[in-house]
Formats: sequence, structure tokens, C-alpha cells
Amino acid sequence: MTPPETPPEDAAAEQPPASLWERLDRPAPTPRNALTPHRIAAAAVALADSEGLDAVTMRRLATTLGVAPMAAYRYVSGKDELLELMVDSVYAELPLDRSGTDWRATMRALALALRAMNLAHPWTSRAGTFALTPHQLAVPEHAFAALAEHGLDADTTMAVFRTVTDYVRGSVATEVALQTLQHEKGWPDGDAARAALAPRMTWLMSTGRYPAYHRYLAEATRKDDRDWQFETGLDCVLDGVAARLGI
Amino acid sequence: MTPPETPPEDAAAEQPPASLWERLDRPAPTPRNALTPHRIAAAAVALADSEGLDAVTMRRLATTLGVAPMAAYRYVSGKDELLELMVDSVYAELPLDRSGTDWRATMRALALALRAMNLAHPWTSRAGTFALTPHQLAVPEHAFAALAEHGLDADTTMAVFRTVTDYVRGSVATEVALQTLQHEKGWPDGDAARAALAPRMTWLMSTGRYPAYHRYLAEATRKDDRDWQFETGLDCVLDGVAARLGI
DNA sequence: CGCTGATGGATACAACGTACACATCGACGC
DNA sequence: GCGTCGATGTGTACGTTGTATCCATCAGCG
Repeated sequence: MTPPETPPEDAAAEQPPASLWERLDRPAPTPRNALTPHRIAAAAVALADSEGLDAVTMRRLATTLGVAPMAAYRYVSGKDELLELMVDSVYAELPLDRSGTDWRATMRALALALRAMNLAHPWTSRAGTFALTPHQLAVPEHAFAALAEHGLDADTTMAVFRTVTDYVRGSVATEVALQTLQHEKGWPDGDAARAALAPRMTWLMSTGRYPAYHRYLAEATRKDDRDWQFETGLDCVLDGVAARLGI
Repeated sequence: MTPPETPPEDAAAEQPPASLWERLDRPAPTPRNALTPHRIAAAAVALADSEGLDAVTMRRLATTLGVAPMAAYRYVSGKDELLELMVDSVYAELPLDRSGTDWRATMRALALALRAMNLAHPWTSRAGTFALTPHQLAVPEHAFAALAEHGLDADTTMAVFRTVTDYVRGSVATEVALQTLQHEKGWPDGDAARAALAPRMTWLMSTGRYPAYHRYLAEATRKDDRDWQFETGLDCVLDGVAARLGI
């Protein structure tokens, strides 16, 4: 969308315009009582948590900060950077304690933590595909450290990491999509959701094109046990990784 | 967002207003030379394929159809339904040939087909989280049929399906996010992307907080071999499923 | 005390989704 | 043959969004 990035660097410094994260690290030139990237991010995250990502509007955000609509643009180049900031601030909460346990326990704990994070902030699975922020980078760092002692080459290490986290990402995306739908339609639980979806589902089943799925609907008993579903899949993935890599 | 759905049903029929998919099945009451859901979906998909999901605007769409901005609303209740239609029409292309091969070959082929679909239509990983359309339902149906003969209970069957497809979804989401970024910034390949991201990355590495990741950057040789990455992870997942379920 | 650079405010614009009322056209009963 | 009617597409309009641009204000320093 934006043209290939040609900042006007004829005037003063010739370094690129000090990326968001560099600016963030210096302690703010004039610490009045005012706006900071952290305050902005915190407000945006709170808004997204309570009313969904669509409620995060530059104007809404400015209102909750008690500030004019354009004020935040002093700290964030646009909405994209705001989203990066939000995602990074959520990743900052991830518990990455490097206990002395083995790689499998570490990866399993990481997977559970990532899922918990995504369920607490459901909008991350829509916003945070890949942003390369400091706290996001801490995740592979953490995993690589745990995997380092097994003599895997770099590519295989990454493959292990990606396999596990990609499963988590996909699983959580599915889960969050359903949870979000339930939430915004006001269905209290899985039964209510199924009741609301029943007409559509009944019609689909009446076409006779989905006999196996029909059987599933009739026989399944853990349709709402998301924890079991997630961990069953996760253990399969970890088994597979362990077996294929001989660790 | 929308109030809990109270269609005005005092007038004529008292059945719910004939869902999108029911309307789609009857061959269209007056087949003039005109707009149909299929034409609309095809135009929208073409637009999204060539210029990204953000280019799919009710107005843009109307223009490419040679029609007034509001015309499509006769066939689609709003943009959400348009997205459903788009996603369904893309799933319709999925090759789901039920060859006589075993479950593992079927699931592997399904995973590869899903990935190919998502790479051909990168916007699906942003739009199509869970929509319950006819052609989407055909995917679990296909998988369940292949898994039926192994005596798994319904919940376990679903777990197998979800484990594999969730891995695919997550993996493809990562891949597409990067590909999209590259595309919209105009970077021709992975090296160009790394070059463009170098300032940010250099700064991150210079903090010294990511030694393991730094080592990965230096040593990895298959950073751009997405096929290898995907299939390695996929085979891990399939191994794990097979081992844990004894099949 | 007056200057300067940083901070926030005000105004404005194009583009978006979509509600609503209107025009037009094909088909069918008389 | 003709008038009627329902289905299909048009025109206009409103509220909301992201953001560019210019202006007011204030802190801190000489």
C-alpha cells in the first residue's frame, strides 16, 4: 500500500527514522504527565479485550485516553504500528520461565501458555500473524534455548519450534473463532450455540451429503471439552516430533 | 453487533428467511443475463486474489461487475455473507478424491491440498476461520470417511482431524503472513525481505537478548524452503497421531 | 522575559458499509 | 394486445473510519 519507503533524510540525521522499538527503549525525552506508547498500548489492549478488536478505533482510543483523536499519532505512525504495539505488550506477559526441565516439558508449557494468552486476548489470533517485535522474538529464543542441547541443526530446531507453535496457532484460531462468534451473538454455552445453528445444520444434514459428519454429531460426547481436544492434539504433535527426531 | 436477529415475519411465510445456501440451491427464479451469487463470488474472489482482501469493497466489486454499488445486496445480506460466499467458492475447488488409500495417505493429501488452496488464495487465512458452509463441511466429511474403518470413537476421530487441520491452518497462516508482507512491500524473494528487515533485526540482535536466535540466523540453510518445512512438520504430526492411536 | 521545540487540538477529506426510496423490465392473466 | 405486479438494479444519503495538515499551547533554557 505505502510506497517503498523513502523518508526525507536530506535534513539532519541519515539513520532510518529510529524504529518503534528503538524509540521505546529510550526513557522518553520529556516525561510530562502525558501520553506514552505504553499507556496507549495498555488502553488499546483493554479496549480490545472488553469489546473486541473492531472497537479499537483511533477515535475510541483517543476518547478513553481523554485526548484528541489525532494525539496518538505522535507516538504511533498509524494503526498498523498500534497493532504491533498491542501484540507486543500482550506477548510481554507470557511466562517464559526456563526451569531445568527437558525440551518436551518446556515446549508443552510454552504451548499451554500461548493458548492461555490467546484465549485471554482473543483478538491476537486476528491481529498478530507475524510482526517481529521484541517480545515475540523472545518466544523462539526461549524454545531454541531449550532445544539447544540435543545437537539438532538450526533448520531442524526451527522445524520443531514451528511444528508445535503452528499447531497451537491453528488450534487456537479455530477455538477463538468459535468463542468470538458465541460471544458476539450472546450464546452462553455450546448447547445454546448448537441450538442457534440448528436450522442451518439441519438443512445441511438433510442434503444427505454428510453421513459421516452426521454420525459424529450424534455420537460425540466431548464436543465442548476444548482443553481435552487441545491437549490431545498437542501430545500427538509432541509424540511425533520426539519420534521423528529420536529425542 | 447486529441485534439478536428478529426478521419481520408477520407478512407471508413463517420459515426463517431461507438461508444463503438454500437460496443457492434453487436454480434462480428468473435466469436473466444478470447477477447471480456465483458471479458475485467469482468476481470477489478474483479481486481478492489479485489485489488482496482489502481491495474487496462493495463499491469496487460493483464496479468490476458493471453494476451500481448497492446491487449485490439483493443477493448477499452484507459483507459478512459475501465473505462466506467467497470462502465457500474457494473450498469448492478442493480436490477431495476418495482413492482407496489408507487414512494416512488421505490425510496427507488433504493437508497438501488445503495448503495449496491457501497459498493460491492467501486471503482465506484471514477471512475463513469457521463459517460452516457446504463445501467447508465437505472437508471433515471426507476425512471422517477415511478414518471410519479404524474403530475410533467420534471424539477421537474429530481429534485426529482437528490436529492435522489445525497444524495446517497455523502453518499456512504463518507462511501466508510472510508471503503477503513480501508481496505488498514488493520484495521479490526471501533474501530481499531479509535485507529490508535487516535494520530492525540488527537492532534486535544488538540487544544481546536473543543469542539462540542469532545462532539460528547464522547457521540455518533452509530458511526459504517452505515446502520442506511444511512437510517435515506434517510428517511429525502424522507420526504422532498414528503412534498415539495405534493405527 | 522571550525564544524554541515538543506536545496535543481542530478541522477536513476520501473511502467505507449500508439504509431507503425509486425506476425499470419480464412475464403473465385478461 | 395490454395492464399489472413482483423481481431486479439505481440514486442518494448518512454515519463512521483512518489520517493529512495546520494551529495553539506549554516546558525549559538562554
